[in-house]
Amino acid sequence: MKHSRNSVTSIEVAKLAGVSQSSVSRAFSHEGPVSVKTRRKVLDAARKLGYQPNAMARSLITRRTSMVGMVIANVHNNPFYTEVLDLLSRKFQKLGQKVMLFIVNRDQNLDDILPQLLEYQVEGILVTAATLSSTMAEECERWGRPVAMINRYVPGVHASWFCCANYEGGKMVAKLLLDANHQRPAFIAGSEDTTTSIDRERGFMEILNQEKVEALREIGEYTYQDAYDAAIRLLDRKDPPDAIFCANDIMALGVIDAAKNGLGLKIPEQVSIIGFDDIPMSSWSSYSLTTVRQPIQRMVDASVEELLNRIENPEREPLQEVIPGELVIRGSARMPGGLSSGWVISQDR
Amino acid sequence: MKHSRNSVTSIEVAKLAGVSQSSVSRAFSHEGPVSVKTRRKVLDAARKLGYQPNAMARSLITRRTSMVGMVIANVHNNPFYTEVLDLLSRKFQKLGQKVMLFIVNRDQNLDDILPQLLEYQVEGILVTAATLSSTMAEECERWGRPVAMINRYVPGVHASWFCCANYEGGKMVAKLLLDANHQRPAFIAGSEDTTTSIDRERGFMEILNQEKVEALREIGEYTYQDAYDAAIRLLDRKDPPDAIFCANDIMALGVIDAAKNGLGLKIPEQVSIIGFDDIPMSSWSSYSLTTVRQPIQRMVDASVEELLNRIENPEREPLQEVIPGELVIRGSARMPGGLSSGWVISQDR
DNA sequence: TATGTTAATGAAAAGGTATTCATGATTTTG
DNA sequence: CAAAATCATGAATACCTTTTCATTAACATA
Repeated sequence: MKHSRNSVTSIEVAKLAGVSQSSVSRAFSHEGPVSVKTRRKVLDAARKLGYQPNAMARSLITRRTSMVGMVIANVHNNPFYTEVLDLLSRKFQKLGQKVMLFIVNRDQNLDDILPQLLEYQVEGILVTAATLSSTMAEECERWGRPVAMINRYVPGVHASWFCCANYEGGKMVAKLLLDANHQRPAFIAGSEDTTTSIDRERGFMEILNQEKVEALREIGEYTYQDAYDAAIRLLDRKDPPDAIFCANDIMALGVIDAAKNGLGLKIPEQVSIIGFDDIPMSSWSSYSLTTVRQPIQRMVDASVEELLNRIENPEREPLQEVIPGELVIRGSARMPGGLSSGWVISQDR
Repeated sequence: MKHSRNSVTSIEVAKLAGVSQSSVSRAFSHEGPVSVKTRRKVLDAARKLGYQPNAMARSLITRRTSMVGMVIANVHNNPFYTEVLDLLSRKFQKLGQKVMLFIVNRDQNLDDILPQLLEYQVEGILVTAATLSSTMAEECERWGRPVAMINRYVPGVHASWFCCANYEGGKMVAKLLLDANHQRPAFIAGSEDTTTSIDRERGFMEILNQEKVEALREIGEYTYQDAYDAAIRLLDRKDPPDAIFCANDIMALGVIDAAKNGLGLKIPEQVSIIGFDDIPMSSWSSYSLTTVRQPIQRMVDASVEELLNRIENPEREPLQEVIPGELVIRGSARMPGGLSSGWVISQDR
């Protein structure tokens, strides 16, 4: 037999089971009083007909959808966000939430996808690696749709966010480089308009400025190739840097390839290279990248739990948290002489 | 002002605009006759109230949801599927479909997520890198929910699928290796139960068997680390292989690292290494991996279009297609003497 | 002017469920 | 054994929209 669409309703089940439609509903929603006998009759009939409650109809009356919107950028060119996406999706699933996914460009305006999310009655919105304008965020919150962001924040906006301690991470890197006696550091920025890159650079420069050390600067738009090219420019100078800090790992890998394979330099003897994220490839033996590991699991757990929490308790004030990262020492950067000096060296995962 | 949930309905808009609720509906759905005057009144009122049609209520009456289910595995450990996910998502978006995402494990049983998809009335299901049991697939199709798969097929099942020509790809690799005079090839399989690995191996072995060449074999479960370990085992033998073909690129990268950094071998002089997929990292200078490029864009386009097509025309028979991949010659494998001999050498993208 | 067409509008129904309320059945308690 | 309490059930309603149908207004044609 061939059914057109899923047209089998609770009424048909009720008819077959010889009970009322109400009882069918009660048998499926694990609430309300149902005798074991009717429940069995209902479930039998439902199985025979292939009945499945219609979530649209349910949501109409319960005013709940168990759906959340997920907006994410940079998925294809940064493995870090791939992992975020993966963990987020699984976590939502485990907690019984359906995920409506939107993949966007980093600089894409979200004004056209927000209406879609609201139209479909998502109960909350999680934004990663993309920036929701503050008016848009306020709009969502005002309509009772909490917003949580990972690694992005809008000053003063009424929304939850969870960021890695990017500023402190930048400082850690600068200290490590100075302690190991680097004289001429450089920074390769990601995009100019992302808080992650800005904050990492700010922390980095703060320490360097304190020590009156100047730094070179390039921009890499968060891609391997851009960073590769930027590294060639830097290292081809008459006065090349002896250390390069990149706004993220994928760029650092490009820099390593540029230095090692492109220019035949020894790493870390001739140039130290440090990244940010700790993506899986950073631990591969061809790179062995020293980097700052983002607390990805904690960021994901915290943001999901916060979002669901605020969905249940709309009156609660949004939470914001800066979660520290940890330095992962591998082989791509020269180390301070007595490596005892208080550095946290993390194990590979 | 603070609204609880989005409780503003078309009725309130109608009241404010001084028209009937029907007119509000007509003004929003671009169907039906509405005078420009009422349309303007309605849109004004809607904007004032922040009205947004409720997609759940609409779907109840139109029996359309414009939602598709997307089930995908291996997203975090294989960049190839990250790219598939990205392209799929964007393509669906462009065509006005909302995506309900489920990320699963490769070997995970889909029996528990299928009911969720049906409950939410997705109009079609796209499955990638995960296997839908044939009974489940039939079930979906029988309820009028077309299924399309990428890189996976179930023999005899009534569903659409689009695969890379894995079998032919394996043959291409074997021919290339034999032409370049390799004597002792090895194959590192992915998971034993995936058609991709099986077919690639089958093609590979077919050619070798024709030429009476034996091959070593290992298993790598599709991960960098597993392949790394497998490569060490292979290359530590008294009679090590002089060529290793891996079921996918990410494993091939592990093998390269094992050979080059782990054992200090020269690539391709001492051992040739070939992968399958052509992920972005394969072109990085540390690897320069010779591989078979999957026709990812065509697979994505074809599967999405086919799925939407069958949603519109439920009576249409499902389409299945095997799309050829192309050999991408880089530096990780020794080449035949006169490289003229008819090899297709692809440009990097 | 009278009649026939067309366009715009509103009332009402339908879509599939959860939930409230009232009723009837059953059990517990004094 | 009667009264009270509990439990199970069904009828009816509400959720918010689209769509059909009938009505009215506007307009063109004879």
